Amino acid sequence: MKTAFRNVKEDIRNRILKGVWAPGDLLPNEVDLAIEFDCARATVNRAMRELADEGLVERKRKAGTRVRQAPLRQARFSIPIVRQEIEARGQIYRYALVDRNVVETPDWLRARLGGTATGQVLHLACVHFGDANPYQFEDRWINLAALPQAADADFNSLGPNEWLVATVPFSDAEISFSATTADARTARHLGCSEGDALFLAERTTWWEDQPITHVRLLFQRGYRMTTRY
Amino acid sequence: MKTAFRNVKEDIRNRILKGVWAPGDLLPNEVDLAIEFDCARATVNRAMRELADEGLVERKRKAGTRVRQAPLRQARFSIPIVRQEIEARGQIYRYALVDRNVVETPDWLRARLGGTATGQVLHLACVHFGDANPYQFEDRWINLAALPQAADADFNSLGPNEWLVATVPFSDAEISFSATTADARTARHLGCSEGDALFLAERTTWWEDQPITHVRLLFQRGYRMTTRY
DNA sequence: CAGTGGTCTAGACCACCCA
DNA sequence: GGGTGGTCTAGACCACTGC
Repeated sequence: MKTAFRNVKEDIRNRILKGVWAPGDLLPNEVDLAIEFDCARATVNRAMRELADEGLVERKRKAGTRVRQAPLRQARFSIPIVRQEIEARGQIYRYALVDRNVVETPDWLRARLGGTATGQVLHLACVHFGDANPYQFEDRWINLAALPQAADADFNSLGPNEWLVATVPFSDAEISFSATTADARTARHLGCSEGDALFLAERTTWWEDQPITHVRLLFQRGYRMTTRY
Repeated sequence: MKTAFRNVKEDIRNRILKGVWAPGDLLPNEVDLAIEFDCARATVNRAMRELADEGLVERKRKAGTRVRQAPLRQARFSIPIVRQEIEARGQIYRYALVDRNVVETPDWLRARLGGTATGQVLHLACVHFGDANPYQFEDRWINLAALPQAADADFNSLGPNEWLVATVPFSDAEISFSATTADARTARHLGCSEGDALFLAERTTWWEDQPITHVRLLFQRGYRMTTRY
């Protein structure tokens, strides 16, 4: 019972959840709701806009506001930042660089980066530990055409992710999650068996249409990404 | 270049991305920004509030608005709804129930449901096809104490998810993603090999603290969940 | 065309919380 | 205490789009 728009929002949400307004039903328009709740239309608008953002209702000009058929179509996930994840578990974070070389952009990576990628990329492989246990294996490629200074950076003490965050902004990113099988190299670094099912996160970032970096993050067996909504 | 608050928002976002305002910097207050952009304070407020929602800035009363150290901490994912996913791929959706029985709630499930679960659950196993290819294997448990009518429902033609959506609302849900290995039964239903790495989504839903259902969704090999932000 | 949501304004009061 | 963001209002004009 604090702010007006929250009250309106909760009230309407409850009516939908309790079935007063069923999926597909048309809700009263903003003016009528404002009268009912004895508030300004802007207040109703704010409440309804947030409900629409959350996916509970669907709004169209002239057509009005309707309860969605399938409520809640999306959820927010926090993007994993490995150091914070490990420290949040009460473990000591440790990082190790295990490989570093400069190569011509492989074709599959060129396709991922969007075709505009040009020459060489810096390839880094590293392991993130929680206490003494390997937690995540990271395969990263950095576009040297966009970030030539990466060639001179020392990634032995500072992880590539933290270096990148401190060095370059990004305007666009794509992230995807999937399951994959541990190959021999990954199994060795993570201390698991070849063939184990691993959770894989891949992320590509751009700065004004120029590809910056692509990374494959392989999580230790049993990793779960969870959210409540 | 359409609405005022979008212009303000984009302008401020660009200044942050270009480094005019660096992480940790204090931004001008809303009144000053309103003067600069020649608009009402409410317009600036709307723009800033959305930037805060997106995680680009951090706002505190009296302290003002600051650029976040680690920009973009979360992304939104659409919750997979299997029929829509398959039809979006231009394939024909088909569903098959492969198993159905009533059992005492197993301990692991009781733990997942929150301890308040009581007696029996309806266990369903089904496969979702895209054209003729198995796309997803679903293992579902429905709390019969909360939904006794599920025992009489015919899940041969209508999938449990669609039945549930049409029958009962929910107020709370937890979803988690991980990787797992295909067991013999799953491999048989999905037409893959035992031991293949599969993407697993698990979801539990509650209605006013009463557990409704828990489901394990195993996706065909190669499934990827992607988002851009 | 006309109803609905989308946005904007100018002003106001308030809650919070740093100094 | 006082500055900042958080919210609310009453009214207005506009854009979209179903009818």
